[in-house]
Amino acid sequence: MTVPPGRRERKKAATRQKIADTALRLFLERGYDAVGIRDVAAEADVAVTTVFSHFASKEALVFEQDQDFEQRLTRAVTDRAPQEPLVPALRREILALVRHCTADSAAPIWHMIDASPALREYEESMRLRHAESLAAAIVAEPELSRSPTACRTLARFAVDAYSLARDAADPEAAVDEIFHMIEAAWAATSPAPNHPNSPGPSGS
Amino acid sequence: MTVPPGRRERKKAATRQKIADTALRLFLERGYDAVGIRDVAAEADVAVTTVFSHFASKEALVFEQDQDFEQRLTRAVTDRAPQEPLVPALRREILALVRHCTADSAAPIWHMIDASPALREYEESMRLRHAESLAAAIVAEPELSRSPTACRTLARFAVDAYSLARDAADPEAAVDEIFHMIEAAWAATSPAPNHPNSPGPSGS
DNA sequence: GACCATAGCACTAACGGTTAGGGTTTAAAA
DNA sequence: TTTTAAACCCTAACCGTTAGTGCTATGGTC
Repeated sequence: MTVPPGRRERKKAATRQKIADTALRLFLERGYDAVGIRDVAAEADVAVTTVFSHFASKEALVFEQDQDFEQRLTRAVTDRAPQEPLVPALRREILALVRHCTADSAAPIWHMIDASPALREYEESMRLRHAESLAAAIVAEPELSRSPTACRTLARFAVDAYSLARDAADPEAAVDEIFHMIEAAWAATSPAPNHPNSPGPSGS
Repeated sequence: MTVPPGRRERKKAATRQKIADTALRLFLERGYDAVGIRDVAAEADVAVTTVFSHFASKEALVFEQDQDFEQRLTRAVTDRAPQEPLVPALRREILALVRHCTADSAAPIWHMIDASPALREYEESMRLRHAESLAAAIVAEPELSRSPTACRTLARFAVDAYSLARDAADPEAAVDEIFHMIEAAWAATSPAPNHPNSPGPSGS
């Protein structure tokens, strides 16, 4: 990881990128359902099996930056300034993600996703995975001392906020409104009794 | 619907039931992934196309009572006692659903679902549909006068409570804990300004 | 009772995503 | 150099799902 990447890894990354680019281009040109995996493979000049060695499924070709999303969420929790309350940090990150996804440049892709049940379902499933990662990050925060259930609930609510806001008429206002509810929900949780070193709701 | 069902409809219902029973039996005997649609069709003595004329997908064979769930949720909202606050009514219904799904008799089925990614994904997708139905029911409640975003958020949170509680170590305690958070979130929403006949948060 | 429209079901064949099996090249390690 | 194994290719298939077509029996109509 620390050495300059060898030719092999560069070639592999190039192949992966070529497949992803080709797939997205074809999908946007002809429509997701009208393009088969065999078309993508032929156009990218690779074998079908190579496509599936880089991407777990046809849907995964569309959500290439999956890991980015997940890392941004967990880092918003783990890398926030010391003593910064948890929920506002989450709110900031979710707002940035919503802005990113509702930008004009992303419109064609999201239009395509909305048009395909398979892609919508895949994205839902992705969100749940992200919520679980986020929940793990929140549970691991030492100074919060909330119950695991409360932490998992917060994670789920935060990811819901992203999803609900994206579908709302005014996404940014929706983020405000939903996080107002989440703040109240989190404030209603009480610190677990086995961490008596937190005199108040310091983590809110 | 009010007349005694004719022979035709009885036969159709019988075929459907036979397919569902056969499928569930085979799935539990050999495992969901080890049983193909062609196996189910052969064992139920029908054609493959007949299976798909009764059920939209292989996964749908497992979640036969889909509509029950959806109706119970929306009715918990629409059929609650007059003046009864919304959130406790939801809490009661979710608790009942969680009890129903965590009962010992349902254990084998849920074990099978947990073992199959396809089934888990299908159930997630089903939950979102239910959340949308529930949201529609809540938005339609006349005396609430909350913003559509707040209503949709409440619906999503309630369905999350079901999902999170089912996975928790103590499901019933989790329902309590999560609905405590939901109560606070809902209380933090303010009635919409265009319904001045609600002096306080009467719908909480 | 004869007649027709249609719902329900069967059969074949195929489509499209996905995977197994087995072989070839080539970067990298020994 | 020699060896190893990762990346890739090809073929053939599996499986869920659907289209096309046609048969049969049921329910309503004259």
